[in-house]
Amino acid sequence: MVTRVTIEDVARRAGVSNMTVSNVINQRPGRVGAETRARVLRAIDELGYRVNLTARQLRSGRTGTIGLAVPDLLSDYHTALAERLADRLERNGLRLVLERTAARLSAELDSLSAPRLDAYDGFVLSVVAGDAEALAAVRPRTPVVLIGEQAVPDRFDHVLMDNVGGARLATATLLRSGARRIALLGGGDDPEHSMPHLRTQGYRAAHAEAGVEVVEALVRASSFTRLDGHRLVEELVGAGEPFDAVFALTDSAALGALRALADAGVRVPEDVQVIGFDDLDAGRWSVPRLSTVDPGNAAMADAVCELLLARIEGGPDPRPTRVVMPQPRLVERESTRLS
Amino acid sequence: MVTRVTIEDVARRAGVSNMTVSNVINQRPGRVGAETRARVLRAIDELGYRVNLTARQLRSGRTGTIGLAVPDLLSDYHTALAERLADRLERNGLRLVLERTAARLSAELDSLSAPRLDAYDGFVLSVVAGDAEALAAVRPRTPVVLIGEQAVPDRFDHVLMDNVGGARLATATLLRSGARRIALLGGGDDPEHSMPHLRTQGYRAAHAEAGVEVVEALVRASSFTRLDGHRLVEELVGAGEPFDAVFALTDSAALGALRALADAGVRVPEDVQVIGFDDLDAGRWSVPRLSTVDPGNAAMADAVCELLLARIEGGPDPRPTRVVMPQPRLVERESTRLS
DNA sequence: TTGAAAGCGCTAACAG
DNA sequence: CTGTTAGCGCTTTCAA
Repeated sequence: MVTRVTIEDVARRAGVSNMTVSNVINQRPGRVGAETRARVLRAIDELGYRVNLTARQLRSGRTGTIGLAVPDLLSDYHTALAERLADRLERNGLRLVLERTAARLSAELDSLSAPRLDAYDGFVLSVVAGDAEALAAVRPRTPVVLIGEQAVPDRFDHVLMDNVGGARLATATLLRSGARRIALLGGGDDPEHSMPHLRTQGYRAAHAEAGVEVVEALVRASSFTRLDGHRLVEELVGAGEPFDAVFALTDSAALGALRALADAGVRVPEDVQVIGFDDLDAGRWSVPRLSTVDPGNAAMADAVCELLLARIEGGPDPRPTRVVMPQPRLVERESTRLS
Repeated sequence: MVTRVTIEDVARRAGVSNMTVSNVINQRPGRVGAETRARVLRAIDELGYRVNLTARQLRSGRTGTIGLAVPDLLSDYHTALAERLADRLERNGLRLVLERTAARLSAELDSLSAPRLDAYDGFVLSVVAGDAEALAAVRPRTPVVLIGEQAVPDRFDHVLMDNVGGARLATATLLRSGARRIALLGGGDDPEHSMPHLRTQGYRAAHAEAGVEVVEALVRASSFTRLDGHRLVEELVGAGEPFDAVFALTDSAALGALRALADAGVRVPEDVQVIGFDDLDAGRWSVPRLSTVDPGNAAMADAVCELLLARIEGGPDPRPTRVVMPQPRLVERESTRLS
């Protein structure tokens, strides 16, 4: 173990006190003479001194870093979110670090309740498996913003997708283009406020509004990876259940569906239209290019950043929690013939 | 600001000393009687006490977390690496957190020299823009493992891809299948030890060994995103320069190339074969499925984890640095007709 | 403009 | 099995 160079070493070498060194390091205005500063700087350089952030934090409580917990580092949606957030935070002098919760509720709770939250000035939790009740019990010291595909406890600032609205938009447009048997990939009877539940609700609402009956055999529960989308379509084709469109609950699933349709020799969009949800970058490069719903990704990142900063800067007065839900938007590409 | 509950508060409440509370918290064996432990546990619960990791770290020097710096959170390759690493580290009781360097050398250096390195027990830096010289000057206190597409200073443990070997493998197989005009996407005269330089070298070596002349007009420099791959193929097609195969320096670029070929009405692999490099998951779902080179992703993650643990556990004796370079492997899928 | 003292919350080392 | 003492490296507060 290399022994540490401390402020004290620097102070001794420069012939000043600890405090003066600290003042130089922190560039506190008008507290140190030019001469002294130069001497301290030289000593720092000669000794190769570097601040100990741990010690500083213990004393000052600030770290300058924001944590973002995502369920899964492989999820394109979440890494895109992370990248957007990192950009915005950087502009505000904050650093983002990413950790994963492995999509288990216990892990999500852990990230909120765990002492390691204290290592951050602010924390963003992307809620997936989250049970609202359980989260509501947590009382973190650090400002937390929840970002979710699903409803989330009121006790936290949160940024939501309009899952119902987005799904209705996608489904309604499909129906308007003439589709009558729309397979729903990933839908099912999930917990009340979960993302799949909400998007399924939008799917049904659009059918109701259009006076079209939902074909229940086409509503398929599953997870939302490419693999799942692929498997579901394979099953559907195998079952001989006819369908003229696919609404996948995520772009990842839609991408898998596209692949399965190609395997089955089904033409997209001529025989079957496909639409996803999330507006992943990958959808711009698939064959065919994927139509999708943009839940308002940019606006969501903006909102998270803003809410976080408000809490961090904001004094101790407990301002009310805020909720933001951007408007979803249809992104028409090649996998549909909507217009 | 909520006031903190400290060990001292717990101790007072339980009628014991600080040290006893600490012993309970850390589950130190045989240091606390069952009765006392119960009392302490109750006090902890009643007070809602939580350890202050910052204080613990200041004292003990350990954090239990490993940092991984990647150039870009959107890079599928790097997030896949992160996920693999997180799995392995978790099995060893360590937590991984991700940060990005934005692929600027200065940022990479910063992550190595910056005081914040001290917040980690170990650090993994994915070197991309890295200048070997500059990195060599850095002397971090924390154990560091470099992982790279390219050569890297000897002063650090590092895990490398066999870029030359992998590229030669891909190219040679293409040549063997009859291809004679192989476009190289992303190749060019890059800095000596950079990834594109090395892979281009492999491409040329394979040609030399097969006695086939490289068509220089087909060697195209660029970055490695889907966008780049798409643009390059578009240009090639536009220029009317015929080619019967594409070797993209990364899978991302290959995916973009696939898309551009589809746009141009070129059949893959009938008219043009396509092969990538990296073995991204996305390549398993593209249309057609992407053939690629697996640089040994799993072995690389294993190695990083092992090197890191050895340094962390390992005493202060300065053992020599180690280098690991797994063997690349061809992954044949639908975008080629190799066999 | 500079310095001295105190202490953030925890644990290592030792004593009882 | 339990307690005491000291101090990790820094910054806050107050005094000079």
